Amino acid sequence: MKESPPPLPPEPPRAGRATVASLARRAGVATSTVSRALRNDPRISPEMRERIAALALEVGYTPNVLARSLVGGQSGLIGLVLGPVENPFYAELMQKAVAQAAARGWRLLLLHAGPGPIEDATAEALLQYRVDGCLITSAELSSRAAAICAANRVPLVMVNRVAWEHGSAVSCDNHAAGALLADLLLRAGHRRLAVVTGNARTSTSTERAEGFARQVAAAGLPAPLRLGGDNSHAMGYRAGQEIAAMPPEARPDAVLGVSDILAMGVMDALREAGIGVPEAVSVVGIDGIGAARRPPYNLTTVAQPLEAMVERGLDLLQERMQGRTRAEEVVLLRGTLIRGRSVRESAETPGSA
Amino acid sequence: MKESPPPLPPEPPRAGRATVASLARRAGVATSTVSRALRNDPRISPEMRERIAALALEVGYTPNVLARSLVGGQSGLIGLVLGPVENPFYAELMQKAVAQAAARGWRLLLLHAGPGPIEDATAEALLQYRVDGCLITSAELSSRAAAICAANRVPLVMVNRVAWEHGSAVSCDNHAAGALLADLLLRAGHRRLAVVTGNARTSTSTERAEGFARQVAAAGLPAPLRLGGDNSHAMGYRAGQEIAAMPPEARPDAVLGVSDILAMGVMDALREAGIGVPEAVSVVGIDGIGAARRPPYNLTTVAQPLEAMVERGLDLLQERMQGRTRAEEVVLLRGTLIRGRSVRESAETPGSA
DNA sequence: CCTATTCATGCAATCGATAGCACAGAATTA
DNA sequence: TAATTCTGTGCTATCGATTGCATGAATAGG
Repeated sequence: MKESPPPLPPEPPRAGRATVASLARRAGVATSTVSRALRNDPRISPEMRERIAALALEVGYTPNVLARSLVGGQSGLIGLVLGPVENPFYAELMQKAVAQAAARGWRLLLLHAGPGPIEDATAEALLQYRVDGCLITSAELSSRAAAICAANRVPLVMVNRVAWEHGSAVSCDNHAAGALLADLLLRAGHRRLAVVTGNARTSTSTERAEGFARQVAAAGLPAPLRLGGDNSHAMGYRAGQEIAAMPPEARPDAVLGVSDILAMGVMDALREAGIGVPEAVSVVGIDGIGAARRPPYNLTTVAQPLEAMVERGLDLLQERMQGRTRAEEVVLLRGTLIRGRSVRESAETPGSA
Repeated sequence: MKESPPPLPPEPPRAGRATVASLARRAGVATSTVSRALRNDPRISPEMRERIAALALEVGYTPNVLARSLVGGQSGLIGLVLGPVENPFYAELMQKAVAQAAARGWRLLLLHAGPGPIEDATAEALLQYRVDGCLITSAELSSRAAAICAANRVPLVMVNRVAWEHGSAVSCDNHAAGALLADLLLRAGHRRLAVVTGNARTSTSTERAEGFARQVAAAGLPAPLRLGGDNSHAMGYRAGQEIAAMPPEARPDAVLGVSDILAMGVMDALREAGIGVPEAVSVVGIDGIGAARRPPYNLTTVAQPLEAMVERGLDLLQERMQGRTRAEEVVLLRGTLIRGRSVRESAETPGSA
């Protein structure tokens, strides 16, 4: 029977966190043994494994991931670049991303959140912390981070935005969503359509508007009135005011806000001007944020499959992190129509997909 | 004139990212020289410094912060624990936190976002990544992370929440905010008051309600009707419905939602029931989120000084990270009254603070 | 009873950056 | 010209964890 390590070197100076070395000293074994024991290496005897595990628990040992990543080459960090969180969509996306990343054993390094371009220092952090991959959801302005990723072979995936140059992407089928809503409105009997767009340089905005417009054109109707130019509630509100100010006979009877917050802004302005939604004007959006589903709005919209988008996004990252593939790909997921009460119910014919 | 380094060892195997070692090889100097040159050590000659800087730029060298932190003991990471982002308040807070942290050269490690308790694995990441400090804003449930921080001497600061046990905190003076609004409503001539509370276990909710109630009591009025119990729009909406269902003569004529989303929910329900806000019932909130300032709501509220709260929070962290102090402290900042149009304008007497 | 294996563990190098100390050669002073 | 002080760099250990290889003991095979 061995006694507990007899001399027990008087626990050298620094009283910081426990390390493999300090554990090894207390156990009277080599650091490599401790390391292997903690990682359940089959070569370590069960007794030793247990003894070390108990010791680790006792002193509250936690591995230093930073040190580990020096050897392993993987930091376990994913860089996250978020758009302006005034739009709840980004907040919801973030929440999903944190949860799903954690489930895969990754942590998110929050590089940027909000409008405005990414500062150089921030973009550099992406490299300094050796992130294993990068998730970009900012509507625009991501180019800088994207370029840096590409130049340094950091796997990059954009969510809710399709890249112009480098990087893979996961997005909702925006074109289809726009078309779907146009269809819905046309069936409800609407003939004078309008679309309120977001930032013209973002794929989301342009594609949605285009899908909408194409369907309207296909129906032989004049091109929808175009308003907007910025993805915010304020912009939608202004557009709504413009619409409200038009003479009733020329006024659109249905409006697509290419994002839910835009649509909400439009609704707010119209109602404030005494124009009923959906009685006088129907309003629809795209995104499916929680706020738009709430009582005063109850917006008819195409919800993005957020959970799935994040999942596929992380899948893409993972594949690229493992070097399985380098080819860039774009994944489009179909959104889900949510019928609220912001569209007039009239001549709409059910059925027929 | 010196030629470019003559032999130039044929750039050994691995073609990964540049390191001090690879730079040193190409420059034909020692790694320590490279390190010092890049950190502008005065002992390095200007020519050498320039030569190395140029080389670093050429090969796109970026220091490996993970490796540096091994030596330096500082990771430059701040753990961030966020509450449910359904409440835009948290999203706004996060946005400020990212920006301000970056300005101080710190990066945020997003540990948790959303409702629900922090998973063990998440909390452990806090230690594994050797965060220099931790910022917690989750209304409740933070206890786990807080305990871990305390046990491991990780500086911890809670923002918008006052701790029960360990950790320092920065918060708005919730009591004062509640009292201020009670005062405002009383002056406006309201006599039948109600308060819709959030989670009873959160300091924010209880303190605000208490400040409100105390002021009401001081005016010699009966205690305000209490509703709520959960900090969400849905809860506010339900409370609003309850209020709307009361017989007019017994119905409160003014309601405080202890948070803006609660107040928004109340407004939505009341208006939907045909009860005008502020004509029939006044509604006020606390937080000052952007959404509540928008047209349909235009909520009268006490805005939390978000920017300042984050700043003071980071200050507290910094002091503790530098070991300047260990004492726990609570900082209260006064909120700002924002007058919207959700309060009836009547007998309100101006002046007098 | 002696030589192959297998098993459990130790040794030492490694990842990338930093910092203390050593050491040439130049500049200064005696 | 010799002694001394700077200057600018190099050498090497260090941070914490991992891993290939070596080593000693126990076991199996002949």
